[in-house]
Amino acid sequence: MEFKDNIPIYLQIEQYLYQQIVQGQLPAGTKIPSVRRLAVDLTVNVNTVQRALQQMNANGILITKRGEGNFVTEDEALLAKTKQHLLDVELQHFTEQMRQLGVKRDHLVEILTHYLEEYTDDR
Amino acid sequence: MEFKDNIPIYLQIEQYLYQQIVQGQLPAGTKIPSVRRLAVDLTVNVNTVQRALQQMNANGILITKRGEGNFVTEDEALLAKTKQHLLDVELQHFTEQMRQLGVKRDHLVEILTHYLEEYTDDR
DNA sequence: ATGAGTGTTATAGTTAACTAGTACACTCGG
DNA sequence: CCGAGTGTACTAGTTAACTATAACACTCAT
Repeated sequence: MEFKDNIPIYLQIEQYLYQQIVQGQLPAGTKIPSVRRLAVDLTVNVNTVQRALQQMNANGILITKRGEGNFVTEDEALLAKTKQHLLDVELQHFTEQMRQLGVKRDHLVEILTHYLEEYTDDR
Repeated sequence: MEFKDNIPIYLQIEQYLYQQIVQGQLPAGTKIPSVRRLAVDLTVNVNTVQRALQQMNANGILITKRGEGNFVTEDEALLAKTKQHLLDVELQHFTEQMRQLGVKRDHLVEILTHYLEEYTDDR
């Protein structure tokens, strides 16, 4: 995994895990890879992984069982709420950025549609 | 001006200036505030302002006249291209993030529309 | 020429992010 | 019980971002 510069790695790891979870690659109740495993896979230090997990743990999205590992919560309501929150954050960020670039709300959908048409390709 | 944590100040300043320019608050050819003025206004060090300007200068969007100040380029084509680029960056980032959250392209417009309706308020 | 206003550069110090390495504590299957 | 696998914690060191401060160089109006 390559990381963008200018944004802390531990936040990118956190985001990566959130994505894995809301997308279902890491379903509710599953054990996520160990911190050492993640550290190797992400070519990152154990401490950095740990830091990424702390926030998620505090949020209740991850349950830590000492000596066993970290598990995705089985609280489906929390998972749904989390996903919605992640979507809202992106939507809020996007609309705010576009506003600051001088795009009126009325034009937002139009611009997005146009963009999507223009880049019909992969991604 | 308040800065977000977790993202370098000089980048936020750069972004701020880009926005001022593409929105027309800083029209083509105008002199932007001096580095010392900006440093005070943004409650930031001169060096940090300097760093923010360097990239914009390299991009040709700002013209530096030693002893006089920094001026917005008069190259309208470059300005237009820059604005389009900023929009594209946001659009690309948004669609990519939504994709990673499991949102299909077909649903993107729908979700955005729904979001805009839900938050009819200010901002 | 001088002074005010400008960009430029350099030094030194602080802090947050990250790494490397080590050690400790817990759980579970054998 | 023991060893492998796990999370946790601590120390030490590096680097990038940022600050504070100062000095230098240029331009222009007076």
